[in-house]
Parts: sequence; structure tokens; C-alpha cells
Amino acid sequence: MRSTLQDVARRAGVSPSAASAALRPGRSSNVRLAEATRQRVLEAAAALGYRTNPLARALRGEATRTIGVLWWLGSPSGREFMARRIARMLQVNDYSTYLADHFASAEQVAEALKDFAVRGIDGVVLESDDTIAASRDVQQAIQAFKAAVVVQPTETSLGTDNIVHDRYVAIREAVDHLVATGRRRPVYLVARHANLGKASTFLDQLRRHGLTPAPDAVLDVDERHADNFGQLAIEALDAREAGRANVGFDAVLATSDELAVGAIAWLRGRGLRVPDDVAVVGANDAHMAGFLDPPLASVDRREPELVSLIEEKLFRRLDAPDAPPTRTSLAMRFVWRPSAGGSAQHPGQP
Amino acid sequence: MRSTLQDVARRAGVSPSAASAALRPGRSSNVRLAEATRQRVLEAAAALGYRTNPLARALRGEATRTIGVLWWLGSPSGREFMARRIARMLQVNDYSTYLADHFASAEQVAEALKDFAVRGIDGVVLESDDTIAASRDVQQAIQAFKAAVVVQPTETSLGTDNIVHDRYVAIREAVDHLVATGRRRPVYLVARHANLGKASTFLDQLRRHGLTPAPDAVLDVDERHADNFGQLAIEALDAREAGRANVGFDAVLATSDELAVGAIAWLRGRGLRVPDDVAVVGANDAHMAGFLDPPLASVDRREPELVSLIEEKLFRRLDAPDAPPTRTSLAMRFVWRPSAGGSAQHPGQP
DNA sequence: CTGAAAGCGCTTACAG
DNA sequence: CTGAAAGCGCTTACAG
Repeated sequence: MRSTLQDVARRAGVSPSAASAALRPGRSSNVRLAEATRQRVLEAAAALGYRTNPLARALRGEATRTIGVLWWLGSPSGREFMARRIARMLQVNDYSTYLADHFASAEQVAEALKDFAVRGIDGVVLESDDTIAASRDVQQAIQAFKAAVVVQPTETSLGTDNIVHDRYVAIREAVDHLVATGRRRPVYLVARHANLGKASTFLDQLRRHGLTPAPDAVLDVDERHADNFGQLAIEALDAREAGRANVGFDAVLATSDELAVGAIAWLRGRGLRVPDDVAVVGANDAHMAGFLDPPLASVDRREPELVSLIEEKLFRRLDAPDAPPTRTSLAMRFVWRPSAGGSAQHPGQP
Repeated sequence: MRSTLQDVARRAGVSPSAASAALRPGRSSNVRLAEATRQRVLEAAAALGYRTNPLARALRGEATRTIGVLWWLGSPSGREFMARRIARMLQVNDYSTYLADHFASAEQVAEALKDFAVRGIDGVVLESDDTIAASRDVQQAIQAFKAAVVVQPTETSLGTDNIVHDRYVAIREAVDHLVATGRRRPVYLVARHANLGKASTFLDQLRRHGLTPAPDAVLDVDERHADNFGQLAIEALDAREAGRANVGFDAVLATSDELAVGAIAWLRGRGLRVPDDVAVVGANDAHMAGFLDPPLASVDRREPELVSLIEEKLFRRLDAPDAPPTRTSLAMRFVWRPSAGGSAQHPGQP
């Protein structure tokens, strides 16, 4: 059915080795073909609709033009889905994408990496965290690839090319803004399992401003199996505020815009105004954020820049496998909008 | 480095063929092994961390346990990203996922299918439309797979297993609701390029109620290269209403919640109330929709059910390649919320 | 300048 | 019950 190199060679009247050489000019090889011969092969290939079988090439240890993307597919989406952006970027570069979920588990990551390796993938893009990067298994499995770009909130210990996708800067900026505009009792809606660093960054930044956060200033929300993020926020706030006469906080920082919108609904239910009574800041800068009433302050993950960095590092590495690993930092940014109170230019003067 | 079947055979003191048979019991083969021999092979494999090379298997025409997912990755996301859901479903079934964007182009789809084919993929999940399904190239390329599940708004002409993901039912339900609650001049914000059927369903349903839609009742929004969907809606409404003293519509149906939220912001800017002055209905049922003020009516795409159907059809087909193609319809549903006016139970009594 | 041979890692008819 | 051989489709040293 599908034509092979044999068919092409036969049709062009040359040997398979000559046909192979004709189709891969510029390859180091002591095979030199007459231009006319080469043309004949190319015509035969075109006539037969021939495509090199990448499986056969891979079996000989050649590159497969495939990149494995290992991302946490279960997390609530941000403004867009990163793996989608990466897949598109790779496709435009004429690479194919293997997509796998890392299920936030080091064993799963190691398993997926081994699967990638055995499938002859050229490189891997891995969304990682401290726990994953600390795994011996993962550290070993990732050696199998010519190229590996690791995206992690902190510097990775995997010894690969690394993009530090820093969310802590944005959290500090948000806290700075809230404090500068007079808030003294902010709470933070965040999934504890995901990233302990987020909660401690929040608390530390409050302390840096001389504030003492309440013991329950961080409200744990587990969005992993939730289908309704707004409801999660409402339940968390209900649990915290049960029995209190007055609301015990004057600002809400949330780890996603969906949670933030849930918090706003909760406040509305109590007759409280945003930002006058309580300031609210979300995260991930959902498309809708700027069109809500009031427009919702958020955190820009800078995903287009992130994809560009991945692209740059990945293809540079494939070109130069032996260069020393690189490290680049990309900070998420606080995006001021009215729900945060104050103003963008004069955060200290609400 | 990576151990091969040879290594396992050597360690177990058997021939490669015996090792192969030991690792694939139940395979039709005239090779019969003593249980003790089999155990020795399994132990050797475990000790070496052996993994069968799927490339080598594929080269012999065996299944690769890989599914290609060809989806329109560029469209604004719905509640979640379908390709992500599918990738997770496949991973749980111990299949790997090749992900490619079809770029809303029949040539790109044919190209991607050929790439999949040459990579020895077992089956494909394709998001299609009438134009793609009409392409001879696509029709031919899709024959290469043992299994192909096509998801399309209408019945596919590709001759494969087919899920009709019907959005027209929901559009009619929304129009019915709007008319029943007294709206007479609805407009529809929709990308014309995407699906002419959407606009004509909307217009036809208005006519069925005896209404004559305005010539500019359908407002074309092209979200393909937009980064700001809310702004798109605002510009479309600005363009339509320029120079009018009063707003010329009493309801907005939008092809996404993001557009709907933009329309609501536009109305707010004019001092109009939702739903009292203008009813608004979005689509895709974003996480935030139910928590907005007023809660936003939408369209539920029923993606969890869609993924289940894909799973069912795909694996049934892989088991029984020669069964006749199946066809199942899954209708999206109008989700009433206050922004649509009236009430869920008594749509006719606002 | 071009062809025949070996081999990547597997599986399966075929001998023994 | 087990092993030797051929072959999937390619590429590359090696002969000529």
C-alpha cells in the first residue's frame, strides 16, 4: 500500500542506498550522486507520494522530529491551555507532539518519560515542581533525551535547560498593592497541595509590611477533582466566616479568577461591595476578567512569552546538545484592575 | 544503555524468540513455553528494567498503542479544552496521544493524517466539519487507520464512526426561550467563518416564531486571531449601533461566554440592565458563568459525555475493526440562568 | 560515482 | 517444547 524506499529506488532505477542519499542531501555520507540521478529519485518519490517511515529511521537511532510534552493537564485552565500553545508551536516548526499528563506525581512523570524514551522522542518539555525534580527516577529518566526544557516555579535540580516561571513576584506585587491601599486583613484562596511556596510567599510578604496574618489567612481549596471552582471559594469562605457577625477580612487574593469570581459572588450575597468593602484579586487573567463589574485584577502568566522561551531553548539544544544548560526567569505579573481598589498609577491613593 | 530483548534472552538463558513469546502470552503463536522458563524470562526482564521497543514492533505492523488527536486547537476554549480531556482519557487507558492542530483546513488535516499514518498510529480522533469531511484527500487519508472517531456538528461523510455534536438544538432552545419571554429583536454574535449553520439556525428559528430578523441580526466576529474576545463583542456592537439613539435589540445570543460578557460590559456602558432591558445568553458554560451578576445563561457542550462516547467508540472499533460504522448524536443544551430573563421553569412568564 | 551487505529491535512462520 | 532465520523500512560504512 504505502510505498517504500525500495519502490522509489526501483522506479528511479537506482539502488535503495542511492535513493536514500538522494532524499537526504547534505548528510555526511560518502555517497555522491549525479544531479540527474538525484532528480530522477525525487521525481519517483513525488510520483509515488513517498514518505520516509520515521519508525524505521528511529530504529536506527535517527531523530524522530517528535517532542514529548508533559504537563499537568488536570489543573484548572488559565487564560489558555499551555499544552495547546506548545503543540501549535511545535507543529509550526514541523515537529510532532506527544502529549501526556503528569498527574502531579513524580512516579507518573518518570513513567511517562520512560515511555517517551522508548518511543524515540527527540526532546521533552516538562512542567515540574520541587517534588518532581527531587525524584531520582525522574532525574535519571530525563537523561535519555537530547533536549529537555523544564518549566518550574523555582530553579530546577534536574540539570536541564530551565525556565523559572516565577509566580512569587506577582503574589508579592499583589500584596504590596493591597497593603499600600489600606488593606490590613487579606486572605488567600489557594490549593495547599499545589505549591506551599505560594502560601508562604503571601504570608511572608504581609509580615514584611509589619502585619500579622491571621492563623486562618490561607484558605485551602482543593480544585483537583472539583468541577465548580466558584462553589469551592464560596464553601471555603462560608467555613471560615461561620458564626462571625462581620466579615473578618478586607481583601481576597485567589489562585485563579474562577475562585475570585466565586468570592465576589459570596461577598455580593452578604451585601458587601468590591472593592469598597473588600478588594479582590484573581489569577491567570481569564479573558473575561477585564469585562466584569468591577473589572477583576489578576495575574498575567505571560504564556506567549513562555512558549517563545521554550521554543528558543528547545531548538537551540537540539542544535547543540553539548552546550551547558541554560536558565531563564520569567516572572508572572500583577495586573491591576478596579476590583483591587486604589488605582494602577497610584496604588497608595485609593 | 537501554536493554533489549536480546539482553533479556541472554540473561534468562533462552533464545530471543522464546523471550518474545514469554513476554506476550496469549498471542497466537506455535511457541509454547514451560511455565518455569516463562518465569525466568519475566524475572530477567524485570531485573533489567526491560521495555519492549514499540518502534520495532510498529515496524512489523503491530499496534503502537498510540492515538492521534486532531483538534482545532486555535479556537477559544470552552469550559475546558477537549484535547486535554481526550489525552487524559487515553493515558488512563494506557494509550499515548499524538496531538495535532487541524488549523481549520482540509489540507492541514490530510497532511496531519498522513503524518499520523506513517508513524504507525492505531487510531485517530478527528474534530471535523462539512468542509473537511468533503475533502477527497481527507477521505482517503483516514482509511489508513484501524479506528477513526469523527466528531462533527452534522453527520459526517467520512464513513467512519461518528459522533454528531449538535449545537443547533441548543441554539433553537435559546431562541425559543427568548421569544417566549417576550424578546422580539435578538441579535447573534457569531464567527461566520466557523459555521454557517449556526447563523442560519438562529435566523430560521426566529422565523419559525413568526418574527422577521433584522438584516443585521447576525454580527460577524472573527475570534481566530483575537486575543481579546470581550473587545471583539464591544466593537461589533459599536459598529452596529453607531448613530442610533436607542439600542436596536432586546437580546444577545453569543457564541461564547467571553463574547457575552463583552456584550454585557457594552450594555452596562450604556446604562442598560441585564436582563430587564436586554437578555444575554453565552455559550460553552465557562466556570465563571454561574457566579456572575446576573448569572449568565449559556450552552453546555457536555464534554464529559463527549469524551465517554469517544472512548467507547474508539476502543470498540479497535476490538472489532470490521464492524459497520456507528453514529451517535450528542446535543448541546441551553442552560438557563437569570441573564436570559424569565425563569428556568416558566420561560413564558418573565 | 554507485551497489550489496549489515544491522537497528522486534515477531513469527518454520525447522528441529 | 525450543532455536535459527527472515524480514518490517531505513541508513551507512564498506566494496567495487
